[in-house]
Amino acid sequence: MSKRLVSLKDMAKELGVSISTVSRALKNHPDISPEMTARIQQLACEREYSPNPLAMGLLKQQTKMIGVIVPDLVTHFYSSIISGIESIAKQHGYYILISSSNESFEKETESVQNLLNTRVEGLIVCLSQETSSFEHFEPLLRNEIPLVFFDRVCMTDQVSSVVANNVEAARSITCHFYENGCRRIAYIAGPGHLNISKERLDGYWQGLKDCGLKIDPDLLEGCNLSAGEAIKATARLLDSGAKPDAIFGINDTVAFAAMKEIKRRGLQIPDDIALVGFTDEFHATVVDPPLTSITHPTFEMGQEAARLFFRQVENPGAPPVQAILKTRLVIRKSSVRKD
Amino acid sequence: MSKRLVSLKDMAKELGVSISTVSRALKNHPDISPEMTARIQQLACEREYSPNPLAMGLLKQQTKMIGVIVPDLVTHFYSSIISGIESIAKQHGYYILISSSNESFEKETESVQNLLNTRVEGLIVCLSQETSSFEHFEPLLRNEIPLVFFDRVCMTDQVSSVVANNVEAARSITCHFYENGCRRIAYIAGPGHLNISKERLDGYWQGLKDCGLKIDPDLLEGCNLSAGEAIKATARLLDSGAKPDAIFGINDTVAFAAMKEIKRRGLQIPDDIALVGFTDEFHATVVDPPLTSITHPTFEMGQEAARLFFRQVENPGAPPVQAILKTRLVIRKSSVRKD
DNA sequence: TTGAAAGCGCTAACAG
DNA sequence: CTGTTAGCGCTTTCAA
Repeated sequence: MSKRLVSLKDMAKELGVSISTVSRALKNHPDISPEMTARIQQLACEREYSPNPLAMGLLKQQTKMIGVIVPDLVTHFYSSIISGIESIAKQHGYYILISSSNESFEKETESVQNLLNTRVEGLIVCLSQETSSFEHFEPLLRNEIPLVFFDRVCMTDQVSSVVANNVEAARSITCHFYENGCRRIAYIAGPGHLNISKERLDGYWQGLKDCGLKIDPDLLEGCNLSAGEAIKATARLLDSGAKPDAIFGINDTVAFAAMKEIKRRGLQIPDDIALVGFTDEFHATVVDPPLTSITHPTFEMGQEAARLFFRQVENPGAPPVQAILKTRLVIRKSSVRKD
Repeated sequence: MSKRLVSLKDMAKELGVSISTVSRALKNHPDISPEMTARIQQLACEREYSPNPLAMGLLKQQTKMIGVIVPDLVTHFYSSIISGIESIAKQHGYYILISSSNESFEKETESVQNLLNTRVEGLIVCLSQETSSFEHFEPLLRNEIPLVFFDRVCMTDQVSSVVANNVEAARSITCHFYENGCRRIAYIAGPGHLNISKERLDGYWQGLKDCGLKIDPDLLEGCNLSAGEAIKATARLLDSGAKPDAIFGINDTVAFAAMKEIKRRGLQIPDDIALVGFTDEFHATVVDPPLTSITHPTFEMGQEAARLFFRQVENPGAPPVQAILKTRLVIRKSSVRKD
């Protein structure tokens, strides 16, 4: 194990003064004589003293740590959000402890427990796709432990959250398809209990209505947000008699999986099937054809979540709020037909 | 702020016994009578007691935290490695504290400082691309604080590390190009001080030699690993008189940037320019044409780094080792010419 | 079988 | 101006 770093006690002994004198001198307390202060600060500098956060945490009952739970760590969407959270956390002198639920309810529950046991000061969470009951967050509410949800949220009447303007975004996608000549617009949704799934479905329906199109249940498919399932959902759409000429995928994974399956069948994007995703900037430009999509402001989503978190830290009684972030429909080749 | 969780003291008072009795009962210490033990454990369960890691940490001088520094958080490569680290850390009951250097030497130095100040028990690090001096790691060496490097490494005679078999991998790429009829094989390298850059350059040269090709300095370009610079490097290659018919990009970012630039110019991949990257599984299949590449076992790289870390924790005096992970050349369309 | 006390590193109220 | 003391939550001798 590593050698112990220098402590106040060590320095006090070395200088033949008391611990509290050293402590005060390091904070430039006016009570301490300038000479004493100088001597102590000099020594601290030489010895590379840095206060022990464990001791401070124990004393002040705060760890300066935020627990962050995400469905996975390996997609750009979440890592970018985490970056956003971190940037704000750092400004406040906080660290983040990241935990991945791997889209599993059980692991999410475990993570909540573990992080609380670690004495993080609160949690910033995106629900796993399996999560449809929320008792594991009750202890946080009961004890007024700061909690913020982002993207996939719940209990918004009690907990602050950050989401995209899902309804409007999905509506605009549908209309965009229509304007490009598509009439049989399909939607591949996610688990029905997730807000993102419900809201985007709502927007999809509104869009159909706005464009004077009928709702055709055959054009609605669901999947569990894994690439494999998304491919199957796409296959079902293409195999059924539904004959879609456009597909809107609920998120990154689904959109890319759909693209793969469409291409595998030798169908042309956008001419046979137009495709739009719901994703963030990075991926969409790499694929071919470049993917039209709703781009999430992911970094900002993370920042906003962190800001709401600190709002609660600083203002414990504050009522929950929901921040709705504007998204942007970025039109690329996957949805634009030549004529 | 959140209400305090229950402490041993609280429970001791409630039961009218001493703190040490409670402490012992919870550990099933044989000294405590079975009835007492049962009563105490029952109460602990009801009150959802969990030991305060700050107190434990202070007492035992260990935080059960590992600091991890990566060049960025938003690429699949690093997030996947982090997942690997986390999986092993979890098994040991450790948490990881992640810090991103954003490829900046200054931020890396800062992160080392900050993490040490947080009293992590050690560091697992991938150097930023700017890092060419290493004094900021000296304090770790001096104090025998566990340290492991991965991918971009340094001081391998003093510090354990995990790397890919860069030389052999790069050699095999070059030969693969040759077998596909390419004769003017270019390499876009990274900063010369990075081991990954040097080793892959070595392998590239070895491959040229093995195939009986001459080294042509015009076919060697460098960049700083950012997408923008990589595009410029590609442009220089294509604009110069070098006339490459194959490009090997040192990593993900570079390979994708090269692909973009090649396509932008209306050149065909692989027929005009064959392309191979050095990346991990995920991205390569999404792009078009699918990218031939050396796939890193990223998750395993993280796991191995963590294992080496715990080797040091458990065995402080152990000499440094280097784990060299096998990579795999996965051949896809971007490098295979029809005839 | 249980309790008292010291100590991990630090702050702050209280003395001197 | 500086020192003493108590206490944050816990483990671990040492006493009883």
